Amino acid sequence: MGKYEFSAVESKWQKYWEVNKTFEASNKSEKPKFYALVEFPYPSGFGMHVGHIKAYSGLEVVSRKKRLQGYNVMFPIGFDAYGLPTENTAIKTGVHPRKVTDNNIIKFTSQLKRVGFSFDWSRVIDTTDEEYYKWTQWIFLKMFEKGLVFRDKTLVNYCPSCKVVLSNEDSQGGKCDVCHSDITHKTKEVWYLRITEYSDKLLEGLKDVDYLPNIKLQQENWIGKSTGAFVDFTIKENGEKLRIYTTRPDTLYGVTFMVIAPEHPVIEKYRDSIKNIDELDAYRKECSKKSEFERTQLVKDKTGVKIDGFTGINPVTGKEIPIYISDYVMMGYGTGAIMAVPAHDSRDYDFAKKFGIDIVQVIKGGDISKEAYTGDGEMINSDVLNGIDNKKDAIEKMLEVIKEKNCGEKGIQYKMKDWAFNRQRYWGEPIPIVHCPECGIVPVPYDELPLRLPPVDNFEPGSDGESPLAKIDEFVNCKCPKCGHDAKRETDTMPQWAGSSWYFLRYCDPKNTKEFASKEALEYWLPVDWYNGGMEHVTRHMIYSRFWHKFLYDIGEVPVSEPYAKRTAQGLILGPDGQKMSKTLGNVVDPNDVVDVYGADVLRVYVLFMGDYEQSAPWSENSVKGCKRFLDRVWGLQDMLVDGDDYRESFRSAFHKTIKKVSEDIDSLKFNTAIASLMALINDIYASGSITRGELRTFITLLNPFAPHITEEIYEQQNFGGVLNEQKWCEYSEELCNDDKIEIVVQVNGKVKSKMMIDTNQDKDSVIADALADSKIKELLDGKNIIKQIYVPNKLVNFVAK
RNA sequence: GCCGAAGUGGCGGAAUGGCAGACGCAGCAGACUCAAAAUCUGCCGUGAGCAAUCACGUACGGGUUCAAGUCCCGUCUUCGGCACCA
Repeated sequence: MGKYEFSAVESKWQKYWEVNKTFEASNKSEKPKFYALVEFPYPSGFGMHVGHIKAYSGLEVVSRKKRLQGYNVMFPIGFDAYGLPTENTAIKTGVHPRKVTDNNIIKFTSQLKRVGFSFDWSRVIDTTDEEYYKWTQWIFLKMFEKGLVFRDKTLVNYCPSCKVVLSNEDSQGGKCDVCHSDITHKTKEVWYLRITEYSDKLLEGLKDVDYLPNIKLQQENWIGKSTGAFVDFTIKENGEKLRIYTTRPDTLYGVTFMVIAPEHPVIEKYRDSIKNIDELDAYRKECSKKSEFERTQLVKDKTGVKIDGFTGINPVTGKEIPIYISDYVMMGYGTGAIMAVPAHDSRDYDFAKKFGIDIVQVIKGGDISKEAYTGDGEMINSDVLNGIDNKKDAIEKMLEVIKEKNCGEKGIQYKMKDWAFNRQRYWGEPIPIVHCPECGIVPVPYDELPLRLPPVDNFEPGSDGESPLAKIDEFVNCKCPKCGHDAKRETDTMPQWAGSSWYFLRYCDPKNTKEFASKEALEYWLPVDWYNGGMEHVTRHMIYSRFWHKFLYDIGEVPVSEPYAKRTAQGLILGPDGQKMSKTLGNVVDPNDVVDVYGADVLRVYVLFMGDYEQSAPWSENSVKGCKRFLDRVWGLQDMLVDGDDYRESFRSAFHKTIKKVSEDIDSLKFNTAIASLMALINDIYASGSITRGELRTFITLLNPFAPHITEEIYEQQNFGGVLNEQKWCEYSEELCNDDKIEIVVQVNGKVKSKMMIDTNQDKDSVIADALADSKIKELLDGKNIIKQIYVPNKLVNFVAK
């Protein structure tokens, strides 16, 4: 065998797979189905980096193995192409976003094909294709029909740099998800999707799916369910009921003041009777100017103003207490009003200390002269609750009291907020809504979909946060679909997450022009058997798409309630410097460069071998060379071939063990140890100097999912018959994984002192006898008492001696 | 602050409570070569020793066990998520 010419071989097989439609999945098959899904890329102008390759390589290997195991595998790919970066490129270069997107998709496609991924290219989708976004709009209208779409004028997250309103999911940590600028707040009327209606379903659904534990936990925390009580306090001066939410109704006797959010409507309602209204207004104005960042920086330093003219009455104790406004209470959670229990809540404690308010302890424990006590303990100073010694019982008792007094009830709250569903930008799906002066908000009729994005030359957003579409009269001016009156179109577009919220459904039937996918296709493929992607999408795309899917399930459009049966996440590839790869740091590795120099198989093996698939690890060019060496040695196996379709005696257990190891490791994402076991095996083969044809065939079959090109080529060169990707995965027998003889260790007092060969499954007594006969052990035990003998079959013998 | 994950050679990382460091990289020595690259062989946690070997060693301090990287308690550090969520 000559040198392995990876470049020619790789393009040869890639062409073969393309011509023969090798990886196109059929919607009808005798075989069991397997739907493997990876997050489709956003086609940016920078092309892919090796992180994308790692993200796809995991399920790529799983898919190839599943096919060999006789499954009808669908492993699709597509492009999530609407979004700001493309639009910004268009603004900068003057090239239309359609053109930019098309170019980027061509670039991404060629990169993906060069790596030899077994994607089903007949199912490619592009979210900006009108045959696709037609259905994105269709689902939106279905939601509108069911009352899940609404407009509201409230305080929204706003990115001053991107000039768009952002959802809560898009502004995590107070930073814009796209450009990382600080978020500000402003009052604006925008579209919302009522995702909170699905809070409980999204939480409950997690019980039935196989997601990594940390993924479930992050979603649970994001949804943020808490149970507690709503309690109506009264404002003495005007009799107004002021409703609060608390998770600690057991501490109701410790309430010494109340706090309401600066935006609470009760202030406007009674502003004439508030004596220090000027002071309140000044404080409220100051709060609205603070950025998210400033607010979080000032956590310890509480600010606020006492409302002069309001006195709160505790409905349970009848006690009169002051009411403050402070920005540590937010309008967006609970009722925007709280009962403050400084003895047992650290925020209330800080506030009380600063404003000199009484602190009344109602739970025994801690030292409330120093800090709030948030632990459990016996109730004190609490009338009927006194003596109860745990939180759970105390809460129960208080809920009864509240019920008796008819001043509130048990309540549930979620941290998740409704989804601000809008972008004041051009490159997105137009929202199919018409504003009619007669009829109000009117949906575009289904048969008029898609509502096309008009071709324009100027995509600059307006400085006042207006969408570029607002400037296009032909688009804006229309007739009301209901009454025919002159009307205006909605000019906001959908956020970037819209198209990706249902793309996995379209893959099932991507060319359908009548439905987003046929019932038969959905019935056949759903749910996605295994979905892999990034951790950064767990509280964004994953939440959104589960919501859309559950909605479609509720209206009978999809057959299963959860879209993804299993979800895993890969770790990042860091730059060679150990930093996160980024253009500004200049440490981005382009997969094309690696393929040029080492070949696609090397790249594929390396990204999976570099470490634990779920952990981040830095790129190392030297380690890439190690993988290259490995594959060259695989090629070299052909020079040491001997006849024989079976495993040789001396290698039988090694092969069975390796088949078992590789099979199990692929299924549990442990690609690094799967490859390591193949490396260990090849080392042994080289040491022996020869390999049988049968052994070679097994070896290249096991390696095929990782390195499909070189293994196909060897398979062909050796005339094994047919092509490797149509063969069967290797079988192993548990029994044959064991050698006849096995080495065990002999310990004295827990320390290894000797090793010996025994027959596999040799009986206990004879093993111990052999161990005692060992000259070294004999010497060590001489003159000592054996107190205990421990025997672990096929592992060790341990003598405890004095 | 709360929640979660993790701390193992020079590096990436292996180890159902049972030989710590598999596999790979880097390094050192040798072979081949006029030479280099490539390739091949050997060594490669620390300390002592010519050696066989011995002692120590999985962030730190305790504990359980015949046996602990692995289990329990406490401490520290790093990373990730949430963050005034009442």
